[in-house]
Amino acid sequence: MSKKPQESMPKISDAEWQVMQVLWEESPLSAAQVVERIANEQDWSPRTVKTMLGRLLQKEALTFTQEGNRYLYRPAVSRSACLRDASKSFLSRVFSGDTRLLLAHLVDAGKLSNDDIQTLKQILQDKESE
Amino acid sequence: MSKKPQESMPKISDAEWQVMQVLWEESPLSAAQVVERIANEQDWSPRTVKTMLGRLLQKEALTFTQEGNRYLYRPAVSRSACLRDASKSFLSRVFSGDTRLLLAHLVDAGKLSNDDIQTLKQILQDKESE
DNA sequence: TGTAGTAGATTACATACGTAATCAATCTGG
DNA sequence: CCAGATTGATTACGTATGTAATCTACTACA
Repeated sequence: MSKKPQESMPKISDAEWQVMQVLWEESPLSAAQVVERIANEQDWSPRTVKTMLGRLLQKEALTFTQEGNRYLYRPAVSRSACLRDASKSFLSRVFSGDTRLLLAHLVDAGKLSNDDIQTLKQILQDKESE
Repeated sequence: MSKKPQESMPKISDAEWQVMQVLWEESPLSAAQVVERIANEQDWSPRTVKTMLGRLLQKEALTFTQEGNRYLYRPAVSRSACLRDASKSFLSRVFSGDTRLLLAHLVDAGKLSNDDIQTLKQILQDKESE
């Protein structure tokens, strides 16, 4: 039940996140399928998506299994680990690692709807009675 | 009392954030003073800090007033605007813009101490009775 | 069976970034 | 008054990134 070391998270760039999101959502997928899914969100050339896939393989953020002449891609790093990692570096970069500062900012900047606030209170309630 | 358009936030890189943080903390400062403050946190060559200052001027994230042969630097963009901007792009990049997802993650990933949770509940309480 | 389309691999290329070093002008201590 | 220190400006340079195009091998239809 211990957290896997996960060696060292590969650094995933902005554009690459898009691709990872797709594959965390559903995998394995062929390149063509990823291109298709991406098309809903971004206006990238299929070439560009291929490049991303290639780079993510290099970074070992993805793995593949060959199926005929094409690859089926799937995440090699968990979404939650990446979220953790990204949140941590964002927090330390922008909010000097102060989580409360971030939360205060979110609330303050009106990022939270009333619904969000209710949800959050619920989350906290649950958390409190861990 | 309307929020200034702030044209378009300059994109501030990781390393540049360090410099901005210093100047938001205290300004105006000479390059030497910034170097000094930075030294507490990072182990950068003074040259590197100068480069950052130069780039931030170009990006118009900083302004300066000349004082003798040196510049006194000061932020040209507000910290809160940059926080807003950075939070927004982080949220959309990593959490698909879903604030609640981020919050759930923060709480869940144990980023919040009990104190944090108390503080947060307080913040929410206050917010609720706006 | 040959030719066009497709897949992955390799190459391209401008800009950003991290990390400085060098240069020209200026200030300052002796 | 001059030499060294200091300042901002310019240049450097390898890697990352966004955004593709080209090359090569293979597959699938006519």
